[in-house]
Amino acid sequence: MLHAMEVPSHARHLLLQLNTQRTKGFLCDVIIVVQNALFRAHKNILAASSLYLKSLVVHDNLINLDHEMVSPGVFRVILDYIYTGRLTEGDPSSPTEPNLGAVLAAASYLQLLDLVALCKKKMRRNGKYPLRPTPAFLPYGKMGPNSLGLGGGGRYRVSTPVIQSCYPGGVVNTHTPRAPPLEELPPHPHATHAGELYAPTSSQGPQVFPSTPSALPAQPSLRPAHSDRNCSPIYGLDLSKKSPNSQSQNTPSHPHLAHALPHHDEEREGGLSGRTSPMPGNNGGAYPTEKMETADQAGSLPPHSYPHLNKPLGPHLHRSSSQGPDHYPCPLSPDTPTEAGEPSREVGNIYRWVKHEPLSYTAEDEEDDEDEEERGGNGDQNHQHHNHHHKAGEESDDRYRRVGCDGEEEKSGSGSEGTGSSEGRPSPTGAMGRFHLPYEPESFGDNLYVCIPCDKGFPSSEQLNAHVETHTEEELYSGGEMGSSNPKNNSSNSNGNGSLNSLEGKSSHSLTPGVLGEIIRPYRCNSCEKSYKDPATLRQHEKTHWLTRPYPCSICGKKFTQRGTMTRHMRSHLGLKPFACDHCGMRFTRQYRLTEHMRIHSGEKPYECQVCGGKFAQQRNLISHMKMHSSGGGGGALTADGKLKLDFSEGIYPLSKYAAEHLGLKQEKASELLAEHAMESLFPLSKLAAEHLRLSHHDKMDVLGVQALPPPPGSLSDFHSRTIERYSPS
DNA sequence: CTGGGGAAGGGGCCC
DNA sequence: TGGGCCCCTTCCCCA
Repeated sequence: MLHAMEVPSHARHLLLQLNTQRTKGFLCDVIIVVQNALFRAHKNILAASSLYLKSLVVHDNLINLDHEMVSPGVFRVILDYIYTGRLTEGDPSSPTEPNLGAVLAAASYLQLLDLVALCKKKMRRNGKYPLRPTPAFLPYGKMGPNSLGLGGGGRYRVSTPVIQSCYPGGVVNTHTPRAPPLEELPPHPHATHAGELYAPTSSQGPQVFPSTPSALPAQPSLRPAHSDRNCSPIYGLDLSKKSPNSQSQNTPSHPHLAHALPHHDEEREGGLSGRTSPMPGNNGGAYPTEKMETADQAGSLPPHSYPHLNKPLGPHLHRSSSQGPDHYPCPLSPDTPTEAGEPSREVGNIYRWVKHEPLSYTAEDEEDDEDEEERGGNGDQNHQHHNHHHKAGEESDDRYRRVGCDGEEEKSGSGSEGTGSSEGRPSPTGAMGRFHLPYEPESFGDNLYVCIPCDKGFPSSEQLNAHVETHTEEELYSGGEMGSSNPKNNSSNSNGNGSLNSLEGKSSHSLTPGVLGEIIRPYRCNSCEKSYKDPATLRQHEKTHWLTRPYPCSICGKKFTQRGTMTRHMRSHLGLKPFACDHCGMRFTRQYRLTEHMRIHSGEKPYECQVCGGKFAQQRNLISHMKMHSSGGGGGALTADGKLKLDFSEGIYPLSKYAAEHLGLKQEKASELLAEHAMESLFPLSKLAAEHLRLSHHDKMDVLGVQALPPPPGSLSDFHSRTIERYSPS
């Protein structure tokens, strides 16, 4: 008969691991939104801690808690408690620390019975437990879980604990100009804490500007004074971009832009908080969470009470001194420059939250890794990046990864697009496959913290860190080429067939004349006929062929082939619109949009319909317009104003985008060809295009001496290039 | 009611 | 990594 044996520290170690994973966002599968803060956590843990939380997490991955009942700071304490079993009571004299009463109220609200008992016990001990609790202390004083309508799936007002569906089907749509109910908008995560992100507090949601010009106030001055603060950079991942053409003028009217400037950080906090915060004793440099700490303050402050929340993170991050780094151990993200002021572990974590570490790992993700390995040769990129990150990395990048107790490796994000699919994900095959390291987690025994370059294991992250310090960059370049050779050489070998390697290894003049074009775009995709000038672009392109996409959105799970696209997508979730129009204050997520928008004010309509002469400020609208002409099928007649009316129905525009791409030309270039030949006849290009298709695009470019000059917008050639594919057979 | 134009949001992709 | 552009799509307004 077996006698049950218990390892006394098992539970503790398990909790420790879980908490560590939480702070790193590792395997986190739920985001809890508390006012302007986002917390990552594990559903299982939350569900095991509270029936209420269990009911919340069971169906949704993005949970919005009532910030009037739970402030971000309080929830941080609570989350710490859940993961550690310890209640860290802040300094009672500190206005920035959550008080026990607030924690008690929140714990009651969240049905954390043990924590309620603990709070009461502590308060009794401190002589603070009220015989007749104030409403703020009353469990479910505002609305308890029993009154929440926990059916899930629905959307609730902010005044109730909100569950926001976050996966397709329940995706919060922040981009529609129709202005969704603002409370549905997820807040901006502005991180100040490991696993915790912060957004500008806004009871109205992050986007208060009407999205359509028609809904805009006539004058910018009519805009809500605080509205501009709602579009602020995300902490941790600089999702913000300054609006170049509005930066100077926007300082007063768009202080968020100023927040994006690092030097504004401290001054603005004091200044703006003094100007806008109704909260007495608002210490300018306080940790955002902590400003909202007390129960009576929580939820009662207008969004602009925390202008400092608008500070960008990344290099500009300010982290709270109240956060113990040892309490939240997390490696620096390599993306977080340590020399940029305050080195912040949180920065790295937070950055990774959006950038590197997907919340959920799927089989598909694993396939990504395998795909990458199959393509081979990407390890070189890792090396390059590792060198790059070495200084910043404290504990884990790909080189210095910790092998989790469960045998999974954990690694913080690093690398680039080239390593994309592996980023932030546990990849059992990753280390072996990419670096050809002969280790299995088990082989290290207790030395679970492994230095990838030298293959040494260490029993603790501290020892690994100390060891890592002994590596020099030179070492990493010269000696750290395990499994992959010269990073430069290998960087191109992304398709695994070696062809690129061979190409790259040669100087261009060693190529045969027959592949002259490949000098220009020597990196061909194996899956299609596209070719690129550099291997990185090829790798980027190759991802478009993958069945799985390596960059999932942490909020909605949507996956992208490029991190930049995902980051951009995140902005839409967070309502971050850094580009502001000077004229009307309209804000955009992209510079290009602003440029486009500015044409409205300038009256510029560079896109002209060559059929009817109609002019458009947006090229896409011209294209739309041309469709109209196409559907009309009017034939090559003249319009009333004498312009040629084209016949789109007879294959006049056979040079599709596909063809142009096969030619290795941008459409503008292709349109140049069109324009050239239009000298002879207006539209003789069907044959020409066919000929082009039979020729190497490089050859063709060479033969034709194509210049890269794009046609002026609205020109005939421009029109050709931008519209022909719509009418082409392809 | 319908179609067209204006404007904007978002994703894909290349540089 | 971000910028820029292309494309699709949607919504609103208006004739």
